[in-house]
Amino acid sequence: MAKPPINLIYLKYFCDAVKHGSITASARENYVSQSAISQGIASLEKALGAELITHQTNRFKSTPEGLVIFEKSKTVFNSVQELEESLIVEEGVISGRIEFACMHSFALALLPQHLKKVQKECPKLHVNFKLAHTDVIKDLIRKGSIDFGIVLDNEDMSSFESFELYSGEYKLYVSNKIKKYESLPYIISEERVETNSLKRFFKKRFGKEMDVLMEVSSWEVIANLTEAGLGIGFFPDYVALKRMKYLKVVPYKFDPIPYKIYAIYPKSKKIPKNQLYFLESLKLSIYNFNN
DNA sequence: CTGCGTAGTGGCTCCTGACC
DNA sequence: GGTCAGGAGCCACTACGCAG
Repeated sequence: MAKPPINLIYLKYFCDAVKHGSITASARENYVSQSAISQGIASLEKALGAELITHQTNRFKSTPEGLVIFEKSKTVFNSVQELEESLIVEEGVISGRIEFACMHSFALALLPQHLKKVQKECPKLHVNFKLAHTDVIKDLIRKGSIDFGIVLDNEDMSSFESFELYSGEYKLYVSNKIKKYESLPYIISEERVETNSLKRFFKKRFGKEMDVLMEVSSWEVIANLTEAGLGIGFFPDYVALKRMKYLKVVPYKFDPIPYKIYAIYPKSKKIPKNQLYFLESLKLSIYNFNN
């Protein structure tokens, strides 16, 4: 009976299992079930005609042959990476295709000027992006539908590798045209950690509950309503960056409510040069925009 | 050549059992 | 309780044969 061909995905399953000393850990890293890893390794053993692990219950151990394959496969994966990058960086020109997803507010506030810059600097780089909430973005990364996601640090990101793009604070803003804002109602997002902090501060400082005009689930919309003079808006400062001609910060002193924006991508993945260029350049764009 | 039905195959999850 | 092996079943994809 003919041997099945060597499947690179299975080779990765096996190498991750050796790296972590566990099939379960490899399953976690590759977002598949433990059984899929077990079957993958079995298929790889069939293809190679050798036992790669000892198959002892509850004890992952690679055989000497398995260790040889593990060491040799490092060269294979390096070659694959080089292969990918040869299409991405051709004679110093950044090219290729990038697929990512980000928050709606981020796309509106910070992407346009950055994409304009990237288009000018790297005309051969094709960028596609989707708009989604954090949980959907995490799902898209797991499924491999996107290369990376851009999210706020208000959820657990420990299962992803992250690249910090920006750190800022939630602040209170009001329209520039309004002189006396003290009696204005507040426009905030729905119940979250940061809105609760703000409510606690307000009660401590003014001895009463906040007068909330409305709770809106989009920071961009809150910023627009604030700009229109409907009330005092509470949102992250990156949303205000391009609006500072029309908005001013309300100078109430309260404990800073910080946040960070991260690009997140799969733990197992080394980020390719074109994506790294895109993210470093994006970080610089935000920094320049802010200063 | 094209469209459709069928069978085979690969890869996955779910589940169970065995073991430490 | 955590881990690994393996069977059952499901789904997607592909190859193949056949009719129009």
